[in-house]
Amino acid sequence: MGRRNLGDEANGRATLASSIYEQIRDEIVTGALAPGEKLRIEQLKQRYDLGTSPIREALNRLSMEKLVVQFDQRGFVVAPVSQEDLHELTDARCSLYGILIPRSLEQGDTQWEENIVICLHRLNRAQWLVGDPARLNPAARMAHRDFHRSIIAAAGSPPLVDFMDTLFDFSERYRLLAQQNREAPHRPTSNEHAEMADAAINRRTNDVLELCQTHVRRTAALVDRLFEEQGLPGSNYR
Amino acid sequence: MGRRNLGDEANGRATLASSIYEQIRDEIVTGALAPGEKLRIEQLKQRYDLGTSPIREALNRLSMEKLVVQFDQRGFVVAPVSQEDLHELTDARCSLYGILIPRSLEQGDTQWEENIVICLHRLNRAQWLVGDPARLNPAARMAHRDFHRSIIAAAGSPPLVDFMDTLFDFSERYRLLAQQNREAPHRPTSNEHAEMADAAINRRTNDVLELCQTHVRRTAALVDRLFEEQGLPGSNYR
DNA sequence: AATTTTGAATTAATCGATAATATGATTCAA
DNA sequence: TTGAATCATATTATCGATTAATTCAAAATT
Repeated sequence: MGRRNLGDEANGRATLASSIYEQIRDEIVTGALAPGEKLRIEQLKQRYDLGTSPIREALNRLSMEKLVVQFDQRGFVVAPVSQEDLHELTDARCSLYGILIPRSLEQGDTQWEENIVICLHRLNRAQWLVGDPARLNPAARMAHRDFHRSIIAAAGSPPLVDFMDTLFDFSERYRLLAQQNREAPHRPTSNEHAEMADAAINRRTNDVLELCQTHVRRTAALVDRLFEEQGLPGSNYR
Repeated sequence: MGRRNLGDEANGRATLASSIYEQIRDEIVTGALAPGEKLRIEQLKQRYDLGTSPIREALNRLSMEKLVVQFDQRGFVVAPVSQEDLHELTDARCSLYGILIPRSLEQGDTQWEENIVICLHRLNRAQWLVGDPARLNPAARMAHRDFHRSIIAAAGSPPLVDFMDTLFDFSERYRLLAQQNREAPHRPTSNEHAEMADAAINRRTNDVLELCQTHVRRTAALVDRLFEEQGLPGSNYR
């Protein structure tokens, strides 16, 4: 609580605004910041030992991403969650898979195949390194996302592929929120990923589509059930 | 040029950041701010008679929207354009129509139908009020967007419908950029819109899909040709 | 000539303070 | 009691100044 700048992580030299953006984003996605929670500027300033500007810039970015809701003159709030929203999200992802998977398998070349293999390997390693793949370890979460992206990467439609990435993070948020209060976190069977990779590389379009959509829908159903049992997180904010 | 605050436009009471966000966004979409143009904070401060905060917040928002590109420590630039980008954009829109139109026509109820009729009417009126529908008059541009959204509004997938809206604005930007140096701007034949509305309300799914995709592709091709002839705007920025 | 170094000028990022607005409790009137 | 009005407090939004980083050109070096 007295250091300064640091910056330059993956990037050459990040601004404080970019660093804090990443951090807050991560805390929202992992549920460290609860849905509906008020984000008071003064509080955040103290918590992260920063001035107003970088924090407000970060929150402005997050509000465009819909991870934060901004009310003019009344500040910022962590985006709420709802079962309806989860459903719409799931639905959108499945629809987009319907477009992107056939295209990607059709256009994918050798490099695309090899990238899938690498991403699968990294995902498995990451899972091996720490107990739970996606919950605690940020690197593992990234590996998970990279793997899913690698499948559709050859679809050649950056707008849609990027959008899928966004939706992935949103789903991830729901997953992590749901299992937050749980002992045994839901662990994606590595088997399932291996099957996806295999089916993709061997151009079994229908199988890949089926696997991905099922994967997405099953996880969503699980989350939905947990919410049903435990109630929605963040219902305790005004 | 010494007024202050004003704020509250459409909204109850907007912040300066929100107002300037809207304004800069509009200037980028209409081409008043050219692709690749450097957005110097100091310059913008003077131009709009504002302090740093609202302007930086606006630019941070725009960078998440990809209308502006941010380089950490090196400021902001109006997002560049390219024929490749236009093509990807067009492609993505057509794909999404493939999902959204069938769904919307299937689920659309009476209210949905009536909304289409109203949007069509407003679009026609807006065109009648000023010479060119979409180029100069912001209200007409909005009417145009509203009409296109009204067709797919009943698809029931807010993430995808919102995303379509974003893509619409991007296409609009290309269209406006291309005709910027032109005497006779491309005017969407109001006929075409009437046909769309009719086909949608009468649930002729294939016709609507065909009309929308053709509409999008034809405009894109036109823009593409103009770029080919005139060169890409914004090639004169470093 | 090409590259590196240096340093002034420019520009970006950030801070701390102020102004504007909202919130919530309290009083007052009905 | 209810509801409006008032005021004190908390919070947000904005500004102006400071600090940090980049750029660019001139000088020095190879």
